[in-house]
Amino acid sequence: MSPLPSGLLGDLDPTSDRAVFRQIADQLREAIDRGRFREGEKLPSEAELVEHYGVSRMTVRNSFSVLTGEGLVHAEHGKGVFVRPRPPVRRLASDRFARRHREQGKSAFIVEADAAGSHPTVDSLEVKEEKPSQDISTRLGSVRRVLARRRRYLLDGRPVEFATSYLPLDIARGTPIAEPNPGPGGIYARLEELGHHLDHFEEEIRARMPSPAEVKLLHLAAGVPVIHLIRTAFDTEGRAVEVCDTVMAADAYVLSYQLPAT
Amino acid sequence: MSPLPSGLLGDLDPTSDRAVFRQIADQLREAIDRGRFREGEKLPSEAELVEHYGVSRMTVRNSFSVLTGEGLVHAEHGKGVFVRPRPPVRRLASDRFARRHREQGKSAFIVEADAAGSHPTVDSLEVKEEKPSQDISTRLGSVRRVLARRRRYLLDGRPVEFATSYLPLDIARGTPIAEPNPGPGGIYARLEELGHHLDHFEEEIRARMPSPAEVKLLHLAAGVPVIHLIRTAFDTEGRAVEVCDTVMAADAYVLSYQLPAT
DNA sequence: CACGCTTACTCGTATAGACGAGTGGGCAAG
DNA sequence: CTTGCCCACTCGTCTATACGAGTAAGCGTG
Repeated sequence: MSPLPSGLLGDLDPTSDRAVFRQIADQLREAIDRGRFREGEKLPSEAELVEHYGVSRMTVRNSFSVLTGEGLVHAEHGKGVFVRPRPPVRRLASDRFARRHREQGKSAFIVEADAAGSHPTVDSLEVKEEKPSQDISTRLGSVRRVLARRRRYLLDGRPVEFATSYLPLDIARGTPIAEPNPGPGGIYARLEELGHHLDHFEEEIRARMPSPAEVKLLHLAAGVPVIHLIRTAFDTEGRAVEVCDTVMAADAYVLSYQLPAT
Repeated sequence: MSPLPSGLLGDLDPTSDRAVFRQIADQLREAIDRGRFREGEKLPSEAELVEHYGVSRMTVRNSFSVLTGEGLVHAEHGKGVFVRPRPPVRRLASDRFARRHREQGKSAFIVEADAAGSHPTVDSLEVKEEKPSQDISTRLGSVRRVLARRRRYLLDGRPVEFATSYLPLDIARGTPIAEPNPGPGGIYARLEELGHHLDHFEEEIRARMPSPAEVKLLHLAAGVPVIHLIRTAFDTEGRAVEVCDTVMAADAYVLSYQLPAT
């Protein structure tokens, strides 16, 4: 095995208090930050780093696990450890539910993705009636049963978000909203047609690490958090007519809001 | 060492494809989710789990590192591994910069924390003139030098957020905005007094894992992401008069926005 | 009673070795 | 040339061991 190019990575400081695996992680992180390793590029293999630093393999792996946890790199079995590329982000503007966008026909997700030149897909559509969780029930004004619409969104084949809309049964049952495809403009257009004129939305945003189920659904790499967004739609009478619970791959999104200063 | 209470944790499935350390992590995660271990409670020690499952210590540690990365547990040297308590969250409403809030005197952070019964602190205040990054410069309309105001916010002694405000020098130099304490109502009140009437804000929100520097500043546990918020304030003439770059401990915040449906 | 030491238990760090499994290139057989 | 196998290299998992260092409780001494 040929040695690493000299100067690419430094030496260890045996007098330092800092653990060896942290020193190695620090050097790799710095090399990445400085662009010595670019996005998608392969880092030195475990064996090469063992050789270079004169440490055991577990110590090198420990360093990698630090960087993996930071979302900086990811390992591919049989291939190597690579600098994690930053995927293109999708920008969600706060006016994405404005009435004028609903008048077009296709859903906001499809329109926006097409405009950005990506290939959008929606899958695992499920529409069913169910008993809501305590939280959802409270948000909808203590309803006992709801219509739940679940779907997952993909961009160019990569899952980026999944969402569940909950609507009170007395509003949604027997309407196009209960159909797999609710028609042009989505369920908000249907709600307005049914006489529930939308007044405003309230969005709650959290960020956290994903559950194992979320990791699977969104194909998340280690070190990628999720953005958890809960939107409640209110009609002009002040009634909550829909709650939408969305989990997004955080590395695929920037949320953008416009706020009045008054 | 006394064995674990039977039934608390299950057995391994040697026929399973799933790695042993993942099986152990799964069982611990499920026990936590079911409330068998409560917030702040100590999990069985590494030695106890080694005994219970009949595996080596590194395998048990590997399981813990999975849960740590998910933000579910945290280890304390010399004490044990504990279920990570969910700290109280601070809710940031989208009207937190409304003009009426500025008329009180104290800063939004202090007022809100007092109301919630917590003890707020602001530290590491630094005010200086500097050359802005490319990004900040662009947001402010290609200015060459800015006034930067840095500060860190703590609740009951725990750091929860740090922020830097950038203002064009031609606006801020020589005004109370350049003082360590800008006075009642904060810099937004001063901006309005100086004739820059605020029209609206734009906020960009991202979530990601923290850098090592951010881990230090916010005392973040492993598995806690940060929310990165960049707010630009525009005056009634459409000029960007301030950019505020904020990094928040994600486990301490819920952001809340009200959006018109029109 | 108060202080300090000892001790047992905890997690942190590191070594050395073994085997498994995914990947991809090269080589030999057809 | 194409196909298929083998092999070298990669990371994944697991064991066994060793020592270091933080914590807390108990115990003995002053």
